[in-house]
Amino acid sequence: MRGRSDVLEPAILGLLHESPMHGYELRKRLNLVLGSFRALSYGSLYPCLKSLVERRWIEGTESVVAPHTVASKRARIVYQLTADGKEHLQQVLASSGPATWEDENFDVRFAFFGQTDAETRLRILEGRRTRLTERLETIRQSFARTRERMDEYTLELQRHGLEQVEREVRWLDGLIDNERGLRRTRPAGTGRPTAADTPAETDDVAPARTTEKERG
Amino acid sequence: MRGRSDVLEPAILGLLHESPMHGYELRKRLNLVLGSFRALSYGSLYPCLKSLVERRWIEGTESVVAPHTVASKRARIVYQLTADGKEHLQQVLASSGPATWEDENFDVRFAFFGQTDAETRLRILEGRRTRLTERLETIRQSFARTRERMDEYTLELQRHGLEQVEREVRWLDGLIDNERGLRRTRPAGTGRPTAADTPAETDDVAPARTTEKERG
DNA sequence: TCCAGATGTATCGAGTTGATACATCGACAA
DNA sequence: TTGTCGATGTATCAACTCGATACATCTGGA
Repeated sequence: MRGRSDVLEPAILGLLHESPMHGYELRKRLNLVLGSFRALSYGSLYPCLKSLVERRWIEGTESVVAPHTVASKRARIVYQLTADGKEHLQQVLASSGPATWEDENFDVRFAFFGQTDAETRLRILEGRRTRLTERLETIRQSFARTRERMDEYTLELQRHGLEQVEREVRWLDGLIDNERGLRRTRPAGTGRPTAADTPAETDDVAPARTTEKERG
Repeated sequence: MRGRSDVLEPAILGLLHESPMHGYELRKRLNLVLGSFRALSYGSLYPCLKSLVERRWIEGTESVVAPHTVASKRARIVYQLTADGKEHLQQVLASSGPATWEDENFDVRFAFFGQTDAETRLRILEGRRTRLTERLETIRQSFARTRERMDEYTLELQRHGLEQVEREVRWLDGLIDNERGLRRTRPAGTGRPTAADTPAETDDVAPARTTEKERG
């Protein structure tokens, strides 16, 4: 149960917390929410549902949808959180460790910020920022080291990649600013967390560190 | 040999065309060139090398590196393109079909634009642009359709995703402009393909179409 | 001299993908 | 009525990929 399931699991629990659903719809909603970032196939969805049922975090109810003819019964399994599942979800939503600011997990966690408390939101955003800043440093170094030996297109590709990460950091800056503002001056849930126009020098933000794993 | 190997294969051939290399270095170079976009593990590299050898596109030479002690011999297998391999590579580099402008393949193709002729470069860039434009349309639609039912964070995530794709399109616009300019007015290989400051309305650019596969 | 860390080849289990099978439902036309 | 088409729905499989790791040698520095 390694790998992507660390993403899938919270996503499923999070969606089911909003309302019970069956597999097909779960898939649609997930691809809607995370669509631009990642896809979800049945091959991972159904095994994951199965395993969640086994661990008693969700339970499936065979529900028969009323068709227009009387005799036919169309099986669809509607899943919902159990008490244990709700508790587990709360635990997951409260976590803000290094794992939460990795590429694979961050998006999902962010998508469910609505169910996450302000403290945790801020910690995750700041952790993510640190993570990206580290990557930036790595990229910049290998960029400087090899700029001579590269042809123009490889160079352009790297420049473009660098820019994307830089932009991502600025996006986070805006969100962090907004979270801080929310907490200090406004009643919760007001302003939209749009990236601010002033990038705001927040280089002091540097919680826990993860070490960059071989990327050059 | 489906999936990522469609990426790996051309990448390996492209690198080996520049100079013979052994596995470890191939991996380093690949992660250097494509580092910000994707990673490469041994678990995929070595099987791919093996399969390339079997198809006679590359051949590995057991080379013993002179160590400072006399007795020890350190095995390292240096791979290089065969004549068949070179031919195949040329064929791959000349292709510009729908597959080349998908997410998984585009970066690699772009990284080897230096070995690709101007016509093909332009076709790939334009195809990629069309591809992204289609995706933009899909995202915008599901965005408009569901904007009411979403909480602010999910919305922000989608807005951010949309923006990234939009930016990608503008990047391509700059590159396309540059390619056209190169071909028309400048001797080949001069100007840097930096994204132009004027996005340049090139909406007429619309070669062949691929249909979007379920994303809502 | 010895050790930690880089270099180097190689494999494995666990998990994921994309395709596909199978079946029902709703709508629309002949 | 019947036929067919595309969406809805659950489920599985072979092929493939990842991350970790094993094993060994080389290099630089304390």
